Amino acid sequence: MASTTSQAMLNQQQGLFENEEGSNAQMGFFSIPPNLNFSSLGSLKAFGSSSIPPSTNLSETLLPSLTPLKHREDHNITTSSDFGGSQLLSLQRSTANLWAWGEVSDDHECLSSKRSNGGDDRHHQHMGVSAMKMKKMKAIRRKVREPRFCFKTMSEVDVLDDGYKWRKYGQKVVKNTQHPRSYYRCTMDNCRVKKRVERLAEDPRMVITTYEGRHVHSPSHDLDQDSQQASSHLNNFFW
DNA sequence: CGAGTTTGACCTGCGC
DNA sequence: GCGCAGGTCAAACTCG
Repeated sequence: MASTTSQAMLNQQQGLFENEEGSNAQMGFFSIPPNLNFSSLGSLKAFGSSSIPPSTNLSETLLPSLTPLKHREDHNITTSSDFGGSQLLSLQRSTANLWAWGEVSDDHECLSSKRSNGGDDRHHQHMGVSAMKMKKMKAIRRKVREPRFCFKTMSEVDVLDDGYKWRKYGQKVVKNTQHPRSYYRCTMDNCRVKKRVERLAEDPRMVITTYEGRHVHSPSHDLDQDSQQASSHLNNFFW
Protein backbone atom coordinates (compact mmCIF):
# COMPACT_ATOMS: atom_id res chain seq x y z
CA MET A 1 0.00 0.00 0.00
CA ALA A 2 0.96 3.58 -0.38
CA SER A 3 1.79 4.12 3.23
CA THR A 4 5.11 2.42 3.50
CA THR A 5 7.23 5.22 2.34
CA SER A 6 8.68 6.33 5.59
CA GLN A 7 11.98 4.97 4.52
CA ALA A 8 11.75 6.44 1.11
CA MET A 9 15.01 7.87 0.08
CA LEU A 10 14.47 10.61 -2.36
CA ASN A 11 18.02 11.20 -3.20
CA GLN A 12 17.46 11.74 -6.81
CA GLN A 13 14.61 12.51 -9.04
CA GLN A 14 14.72 12.64 -12.70
CA GLY A 15 12.34 12.66 -15.57
CA LEU A 16 11.38 14.07 -18.87
CA PHE A 17 10.09 17.43 -19.73
CA GLU A 18 7.66 18.20 -22.47
CA ASN A 19 6.97 21.69 -23.66
CA GLU A 20 3.64 23.39 -24.01
CA GLU A 21 3.20 23.00 -27.70
CA GLY A 22 3.82 19.33 -27.54
CA SER A 23 5.17 19.36 -31.01
CA ASN A 24 8.77 20.13 -30.34
CA ALA A 25 10.36 18.07 -27.72
CA GLN A 26 12.17 20.08 -25.18
CA MET A 27 13.61 17.81 -22.68
CA GLY A 28 15.97 18.69 -20.03
CA PHE A 29 17.01 18.16 -16.53
CA PHE A 30 17.20 20.76 -13.92
CA SER A 31 18.76 20.51 -10.56
CA ILE A 32 17.67 21.39 -7.12
CA PRO A 33 20.20 22.76 -4.73
CA PRO A 34 20.85 20.61 -1.69
CA ASN A 35 19.15 23.04 0.63
CA LEU A 36 15.92 23.06 -1.28
CA ASN A 37 13.11 20.88 -0.08
CA PHE A 38 10.01 19.97 -1.96
CA SER A 39 7.99 22.68 -0.34
CA SER A 40 10.14 25.12 -2.19
CA LEU A 41 9.08 23.86 -5.53
CA GLY A 42 6.87 26.84 -5.89
CA SER A 43 9.93 28.92 -6.45
CA LEU A 44 11.55 26.54 -8.82
CA LYS A 45 10.74 28.82 -11.65
CA ALA A 46 13.51 30.98 -10.43
CA PHE A 47 16.25 28.68 -11.39
CA GLY A 48 15.07 26.55 -14.23
CA SER A 49 17.70 25.48 -16.67
CA SER A 50 17.93 26.88 -20.11
CA SER A 51 16.28 23.83 -21.50
CA ILE A 52 13.07 24.69 -19.81
CA PRO A 53 10.81 27.23 -21.40
CA PRO A 54 10.78 30.35 -19.27
CA SER A 55 7.04 30.38 -19.14
CA THR A 56 6.87 27.01 -17.57
CA ASN A 57 5.50 27.02 -14.10
CA LEU A 58 7.30 24.12 -12.58
CA SER A 59 5.45 24.33 -9.36
CA GLU A 60 2.25 23.79 -11.18
CA THR A 61 3.66 20.81 -12.85
CA LEU A 62 5.38 19.24 -9.95
CA LEU A 63 3.35 20.13 -6.97
CA PRO A 64 0.47 17.84 -7.60
CA SER A 65 2.47 14.82 -6.83
CA LEU A 66 5.51 16.07 -5.12
CA THR A 67 4.14 18.48 -2.60
CA PRO A 68 2.27 15.79 -0.76
CA LEU A 69 5.60 14.20 -0.13
CA LYS A 70 6.38 17.16 1.96
CA HIS A 71 3.42 16.40 4.09
CA ARG A 72 5.23 13.43 5.41
CA GLU A 73 8.07 14.57 7.50
CA ASP A 74 9.07 11.00 7.97
CA HIS A 75 9.78 10.74 4.31
CA ASN A 76 13.36 11.31 5.05
CA ILE A 77 13.84 13.28 1.91
CA THR A 78 17.53 13.59 1.78
CA THR A 79 19.52 16.00 -0.20
CA SER A 80 22.75 14.23 0.07
CA SER A 81 25.54 15.13 -2.22
CA ASP A 82 25.67 11.68 -3.66
CA PHE A 83 24.84 13.23 -6.94
CA GLY A 84 27.28 16.01 -7.11
CA GLY A 85 25.86 18.14 -4.39
CA SER A 86 22.52 18.70 -5.98
CA GLN A 87 19.44 16.74 -6.61
CA LEU A 88 18.41 16.12 -10.11
CA LEU A 89 14.83 16.69 -10.81
CA SER A 90 12.85 16.93 -13.91
CA LEU A 91 9.55 15.99 -15.27
CA GLN A 92 7.46 15.22 -18.19
CA ARG A 93 4.58 17.41 -18.86
CA SER A 94 1.89 16.59 -21.31
CA THR A 95 -0.43 19.48 -21.48
CA ALA A 96 -0.69 18.87 -25.18
CA ASN A 97 -2.96 16.01 -24.32
CA LEU A 98 -2.77 14.55 -27.76
CA TRP A 99 -1.87 11.12 -28.90
CA ALA A 100 0.18 12.36 -31.75
CA TRP A 101 2.76 13.61 -29.40
CA GLY A 102 1.81 11.40 -26.56
CA GLU A 103 2.81 8.29 -28.37
CA VAL A 104 6.25 9.59 -28.89
CA SER A 105 6.61 10.77 -25.41
CA ASP A 106 5.09 7.60 -24.20
CA ASP A 107 7.90 5.67 -25.64
CA HIS A 108 10.19 7.74 -23.62
CA GLU A 109 8.35 8.72 -20.61
CA CYS A 110 11.31 8.06 -18.41
CA LEU A 111 10.91 4.43 -19.11
CA SER A 112 13.28 2.18 -20.78
CA SER A 113 10.71 -0.39 -21.59
CA LYS A 114 7.90 -0.53 -24.12
CA ARG A 115 8.77 -2.58 -27.11
CA SER A 116 12.24 -3.84 -27.33
CA ASN A 117 15.34 -2.89 -29.26
CA GLY A 118 17.16 -0.61 -26.97
CA GLY A 119 16.77 2.93 -25.82
CA ASP A 120 19.20 4.69 -28.11
CA ASP A 121 17.08 4.43 -31.16
CA ARG A 122 14.09 5.65 -29.32
CA HIS A 123 16.07 8.43 -27.85
CA HIS A 124 16.95 9.66 -31.27
CA GLN A 125 13.39 9.48 -32.36
CA HIS A 126 12.36 11.49 -29.43
CA MET A 127 14.83 14.20 -30.00
CA GLY A 128 14.82 14.24 -33.72
CA VAL A 129 11.74 12.24 -34.68
CA SER A 130 12.53 10.37 -37.81
CA ALA A 131 10.81 11.27 -41.04
CA MET A 132 9.03 7.99 -41.03
CA LYS A 133 7.78 8.57 -37.56
CA MET A 134 6.61 12.02 -38.53
CA LYS A 135 4.70 10.57 -41.42
CA LYS A 136 3.03 8.14 -39.16
CA MET A 137 2.33 10.77 -36.62
CA LYS A 138 0.39 12.74 -39.17
CA ALA A 139 -1.71 9.76 -39.93
CA ILE A 140 -2.22 8.81 -36.35
CA ARG A 141 -5.59 9.52 -34.98
CA ARG A 142 -5.57 12.14 -32.32
CA LYS A 143 -6.93 10.71 -29.20
CA VAL A 144 -7.60 12.82 -26.22
CA ARG A 145 -5.36 11.68 -23.45
CA GLU A 146 -5.19 12.46 -19.82
CA PRO A 147 -2.33 14.70 -18.75
CA ARG A 148 0.54 12.70 -17.46
CA PHE A 149 3.98 13.05 -16.17
CA CYS A 150 6.51 10.82 -14.62
CA PHE A 151 9.54 11.05 -12.44
CA LYS A 152 12.27 8.87 -11.18
CA THR A 153 12.82 8.52 -7.51
CA MET A 154 15.53 6.72 -5.69
CA SER A 155 13.59 4.80 -3.14
CA GLU A 156 13.67 1.54 -1.29
CA VAL A 157 9.93 1.25 -1.57
CA ASP A 158 8.03 0.97 -4.81
CA VAL A 159 5.02 3.04 -3.96
CA LEU A 160 5.69 6.54 -2.80
CA ASP A 161 3.15 8.13 -0.57
CA ASP A 162 1.90 11.06 -2.56
CA GLY A 163 -1.03 11.81 -0.34
CA TYR A 164 -3.61 9.99 -2.37
CA LYS A 165 -5.05 6.58 -1.82
CA TRP A 166 -4.41 4.06 -4.53
CA ARG A 167 -5.73 0.63 -5.34
CA LYS A 168 -3.65 -1.75 -7.30
CA TYR A 169 -5.50 -3.18 -10.26
CA GLY A 170 -2.81 -4.95 -12.13
CA GLN A 171 0.75 -6.01 -12.40
CA LYS A 172 2.67 -6.90 -15.48
CA VAL A 173 6.10 -8.14 -16.22
CA VAL A 174 7.48 -5.81 -18.82
CA LYS A 175 9.76 -7.18 -21.44
CA ASN A 176 13.48 -6.81 -20.88
CA THR A 177 13.05 -5.93 -17.27
CA GLN A 178 13.23 -8.16 -14.28
CA HIS A 179 10.93 -5.98 -12.26
CA PRO A 180 7.17 -6.02 -12.79
CA ARG A 181 5.21 -2.88 -13.48
CA SER A 182 2.34 -2.19 -11.14
CA TYR A 183 -0.83 -0.37 -12.04
CA TYR A 184 -2.74 1.71 -9.54
CA ARG A 185 -5.97 3.66 -9.64
CA CYS A 186 -7.10 6.36 -7.28
CA THR A 187 -9.66 4.88 -4.90
CA MET A 188 -11.76 8.02 -4.77
CA ASP A 189 -15.08 7.81 -6.56
CA ASN A 190 -15.19 9.64 -9.86
CA CYS A 191 -11.46 10.11 -9.80
CA ARG A 192 -9.90 8.45 -12.79
CA VAL A 193 -6.29 9.10 -12.00
CA LYS A 194 -3.94 6.21 -12.57
CA LYS A 195 -0.34 5.65 -11.90
CA ARG A 196 2.22 3.11 -12.95
CA VAL A 197 5.12 2.14 -10.83
CA GLU A 198 8.15 0.22 -11.91
CA ARG A 199 11.81 -0.04 -11.22
CA LEU A 200 14.42 1.03 -13.65
CA ALA A 201 16.02 -1.93 -15.35
CA GLU A 202 19.46 -0.34 -15.38
CA ASP A 203 19.26 0.77 -11.80
CA PRO A 204 16.77 -1.09 -9.61
CA ARG A 205 17.19 1.51 -6.91
CA MET A 206 15.30 3.94 -9.08
CA VAL A 207 11.53 3.88 -9.02
CA ILE A 208 9.70 5.30 -11.98
CA THR A 209 6.28 6.65 -11.20
CA THR A 210 3.99 7.75 -13.99
CA TYR A 211 0.83 9.65 -13.16
CA GLU A 212 -2.02 9.91 -15.61
CA GLY A 213 -5.01 12.14 -15.21
CA ARG A 214 -6.05 14.77 -12.76
CA HIS A 215 -7.41 14.25 -9.30
CA VAL A 216 -10.81 15.78 -8.72
CA HIS A 217 -10.21 15.95 -5.01
CA SER A 218 -7.53 16.82 -2.53
CA PRO A 219 -5.11 14.36 -0.96
CA SER A 220 -6.87 12.00 1.34
CA HIS A 221 -4.76 11.47 4.38
CA ASP A 222 -4.82 13.50 7.53
CA LEU A 223 -2.49 16.36 7.18
CA ASP A 224 -0.84 18.42 9.78
CA GLN A 225 -1.43 22.12 9.80
CA ASP A 226 1.57 22.97 7.80
CA SER A 227 0.63 20.46 5.25
CA GLN A 228 -2.88 21.72 5.17
CA GLN A 229 -1.52 25.05 4.17
CA ALA A 230 0.59 23.60 1.49
CA SER A 231 -2.30 21.51 0.47
CA SER A 232 -4.64 24.39 0.02
CA HIS A 233 -2.03 26.04 -2.07
CA LEU A 234 -1.70 22.84 -3.93
CA ASN A 235 -5.37 22.50 -4.54
CA ASN A 236 -5.32 25.61 -6.61
CA PHE A 237 -3.63 23.53 -9.21
CA PHE A 238 -6.07 20.72 -9.01
CA TRP A 239 -4.22 18.36 -11.23
C1' DC B 1 -16.72 -8.73 6.39
C1' DG B 2 -14.91 -5.16 3.73
C1' DA B 3 -10.93 -3.36 1.53
C1' DG B 4 -7.02 -4.24 -0.91
C1' DT B 5 -3.88 -7.49 -3.56
C1' DT B 6 -2.78 -11.14 -6.73
C1' DT B 7 -2.82 -13.16 -11.05
C1' DG B 8 -4.45 -15.39 -15.22
C1' DA B 9 -7.41 -14.16 -18.93
C1' DC B 10 -8.79 -10.99 -22.02
C1' DC B 11 -8.61 -6.76 -24.93
C1' DT B 12 -6.29 -3.53 -27.86
C1' DG B 13 -2.75 -1.36 -30.55
C1' DC B 14 1.25 -1.80 -33.23
C1' DG B 15 4.86 -3.79 -36.18
C1' DC B 16 5.92 -7.08 -39.53
C1' DG C 1 -3.75 -11.23 -40.72
C1' DC C 2 -0.79 -12.71 -37.12
C1' DG C 3 1.88 -12.38 -33.15
C1' DC C 4 3.68 -9.70 -29.54
C1' DA C 5 3.49 -6.59 -25.76
C1' DG C 6 1.20 -3.36 -22.78
C1' DG C 7 -2.89 -2.38 -20.29
C1' DT C 8 -7.21 -3.74 -17.92
C1' DC C 9 -10.58 -6.79 -15.88
C1' DA C 10 -12.35 -9.60 -12.42
C1' DA C 11 -12.49 -13.75 -9.60
C1' DA C 12 -10.01 -15.63 -5.99
C1' DC C 13 -7.40 -14.74 -2.27
C1' DT C 14 -5.35 -12.29 1.88
C1' DC C 15 -5.37 -9.30 5.63
C1' DG C 16 -6.90 -6.38 9.37
